[in-house]
Amino acid sequence: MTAQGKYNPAAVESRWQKFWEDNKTFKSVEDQDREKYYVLEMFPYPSGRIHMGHVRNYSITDLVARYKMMRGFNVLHPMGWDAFGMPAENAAIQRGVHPATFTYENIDYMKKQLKAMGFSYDWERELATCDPEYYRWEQWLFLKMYEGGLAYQKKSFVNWCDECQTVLANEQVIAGRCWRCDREVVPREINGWFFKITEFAEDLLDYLEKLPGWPERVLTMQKNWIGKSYGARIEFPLAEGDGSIPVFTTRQDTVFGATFMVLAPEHPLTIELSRGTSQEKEVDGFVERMLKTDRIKRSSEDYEKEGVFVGAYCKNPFTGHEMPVFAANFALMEYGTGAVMAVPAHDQRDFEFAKKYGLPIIVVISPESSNLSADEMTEAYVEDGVLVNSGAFNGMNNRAAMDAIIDDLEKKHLGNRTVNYRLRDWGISRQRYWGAPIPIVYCDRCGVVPVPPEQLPVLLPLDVTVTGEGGSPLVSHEPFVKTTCPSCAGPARRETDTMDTFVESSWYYARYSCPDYDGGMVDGKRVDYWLPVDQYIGGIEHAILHLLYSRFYSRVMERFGLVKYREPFTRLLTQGMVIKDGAKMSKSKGNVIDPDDMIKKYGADTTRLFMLFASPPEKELEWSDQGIDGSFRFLNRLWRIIVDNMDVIKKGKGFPGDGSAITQRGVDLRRKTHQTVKKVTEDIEERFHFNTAIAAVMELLNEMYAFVGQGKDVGPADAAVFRDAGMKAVLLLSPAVPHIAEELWGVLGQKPSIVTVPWPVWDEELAKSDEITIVVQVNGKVRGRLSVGADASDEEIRERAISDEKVTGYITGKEIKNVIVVPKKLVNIVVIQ
RNA sequence: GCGAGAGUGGCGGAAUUGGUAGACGCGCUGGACUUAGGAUCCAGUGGAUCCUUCCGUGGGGGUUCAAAUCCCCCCUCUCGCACCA
Repeated sequence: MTAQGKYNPAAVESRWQKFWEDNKTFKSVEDQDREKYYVLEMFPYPSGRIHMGHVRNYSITDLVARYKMMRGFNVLHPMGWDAFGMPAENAAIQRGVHPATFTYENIDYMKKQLKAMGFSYDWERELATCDPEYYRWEQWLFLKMYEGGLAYQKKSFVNWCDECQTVLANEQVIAGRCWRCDREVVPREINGWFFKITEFAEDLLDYLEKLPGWPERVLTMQKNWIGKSYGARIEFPLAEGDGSIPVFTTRQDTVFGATFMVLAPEHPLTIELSRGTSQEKEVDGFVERMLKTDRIKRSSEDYEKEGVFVGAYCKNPFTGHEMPVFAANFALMEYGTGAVMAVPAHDQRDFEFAKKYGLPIIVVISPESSNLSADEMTEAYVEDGVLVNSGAFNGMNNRAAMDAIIDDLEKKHLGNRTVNYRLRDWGISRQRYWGAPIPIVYCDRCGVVPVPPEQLPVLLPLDVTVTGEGGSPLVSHEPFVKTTCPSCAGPARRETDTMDTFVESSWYYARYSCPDYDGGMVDGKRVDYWLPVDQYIGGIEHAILHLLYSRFYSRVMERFGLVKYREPFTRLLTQGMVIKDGAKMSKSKGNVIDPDDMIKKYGADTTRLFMLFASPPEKELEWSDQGIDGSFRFLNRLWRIIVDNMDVIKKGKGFPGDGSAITQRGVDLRRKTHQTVKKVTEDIEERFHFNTAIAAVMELLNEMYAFVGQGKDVGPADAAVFRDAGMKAVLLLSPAVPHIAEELWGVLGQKPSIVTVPWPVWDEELAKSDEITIVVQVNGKVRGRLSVGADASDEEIRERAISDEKVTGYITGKEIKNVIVVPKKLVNIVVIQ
């Protein structure tokens, strides 16, 4: 090995990257005799270049992967591409590049970047979701879901993004705006395909408690998103005719105070009830206006309550009172039944609406100690209390009344106890080109016909021109659209919607177990060995979207007997963003740090080290030019402490190390070495605190410098200690900075690859110091420090503390009330002042 | 508004179970080496100070021998949800 000179990252890194590639160091093979560990990062969209967020994510994941390899696990650590999506189409529109060309060129470039970072991927398992061999199985599962009633088509009001010219799922609307382009979302009525995620709402919620390895934050977000609430479904009969209006309420205790009915503008009854009444025109105008209003305006809380009488009445089933039916902007079609029983006395929204339109307010819950008067109220009373104006329920506490009223409802067949979820079915139709075609055919004679599985994949045609005008180019692509009906062989049209790209990312982690398998979606034997993912790492921005969809998809796959697990990700780490000057890096701010530049300037190891050291993984990481300088300096220090002290290291080699000739400074360094091994292991294993793990090795290096700084004329026993410290430092850092670690491992005379070397162990006895420092406090204030033997008894420590000269000044002449001895740590002498 | 999390030197951050607040790194100051240093090494670095003591983990109270850590109130920031009936 020729490494005597300066640390040269470029040379070191390319050498070892080639070595790993040539030796297939990271190829993973199923081995039933070995315990597996599946570690995964969220795969990237091939946008063109890797950014610092990726680098941070993958540096963390790679550390875990390499650490687990050294711990003897059979590690699966794959990489692939979330390759369908809009940016490819935008590139086609703006630059005339075909989405496929754009995508595959980006994959090539980004793959080079990832290789230059030295990540330990098994590249033989690489997959791209735009590959027909991948999406054919997604289409196959779609057919199973269709057959099993988990995929269905319906006409409904959906979230439409004009910018992206497509429908969005609820999860993809962030504060009323498109998750991708930030355009305000508008309602639009469209016929589209849905996945029945609501069928699993209860199970998805239940299992959140069985995911102890997930961050609390993500669990809470998912729980809120699913939004389970307990209440009642109540039928309000129409005043005229036979029909009724069902509502969902969580406040059935207030039902006697329901004085009017509110429908969502999109509710079918809104238009229906107004037909033939004098309100017809006004209702039409109102509904039309509401449907044009974007979601932000409609859903903002300070937006004024507004509505229109639809010209009909229903009856309160408990009081028999007639209730006028209104359509109003604040009623949401997508929650409950789209109809609200309005109780103005006890709901703030209903109150405001009633005041505006002069509707009656009836108090039905009274505070324990005072009386409410409907005329004098300035806001709704939403607290607990006692029922009044509520017939047989008068005098009952309202919490108790909730159950009693449901019982009564059920007895009278007016309604029933029910739970409602906020979660909606997942709309997966996208009116876009660059996605997986939905395998459905429309036949004039047979209607909706699924493509037979043996005809899969339905290939996305590549001979199209994407112009960005007139919707998806598939619609006008005759050879694609025109087909024959699989059922009657007559003329038929293909579905031109493609699937939401979140469908691909909902199962890619399972496909990594067997990316080459052509006998089905997953190879049972291999998927059973590798799955579930033991540790998943990615950004918090997917807390709901991708992570909820994946949990749904694993349930679907489980139901069809494809996999045996229910939860796909046992442990989840959500790493924080990389920011600069307190803000997210973005092209428009011009504050983007390019990983390529960092590799060129410092090398991959320095870049990785900084990502791991600057902040604990789940927190934001503030980019610092000086910080990365510091990481580079540290690796140079690591380099030099080995390379510049080869004389000492050689002297220590082969020394049996019976400890007889070891000096005090040798003992100290040996202790520090063992303490460092312990600290680093525990920080990685138990806490994922890589920053403190690296800090511990920095401390060890500082001691090593101090050791040789006292002169290199050391005996063989001390030299052996120094050599051991160097080897341990290299091993401990190797998951973080693998290239320099491999190189120095060679310098130390060892054989590659360092990932095959067992993780170092520490000796608890050697890690213990024989002298410990005891802090002496008087009345809680530090007044002195004692150095005592590690095995000193509490009594001995107590005596020495009381007689310590620094302490006596504070206690002489005062009555000692109490002496607290915390073993091996501290003595607190309590005196009366 | 509801829910979750956070607030520690000039900066990033440590303090794992209530027990030495500020590990480690950056920056800064001084020194050594040097033609030179933006290299390297060494030392110092929370604040105040009558120089041996006081103050100090967003603010105020409390529990405790002992609180960054536990409890109560308040302030600020970040994130999520946001007319969810």
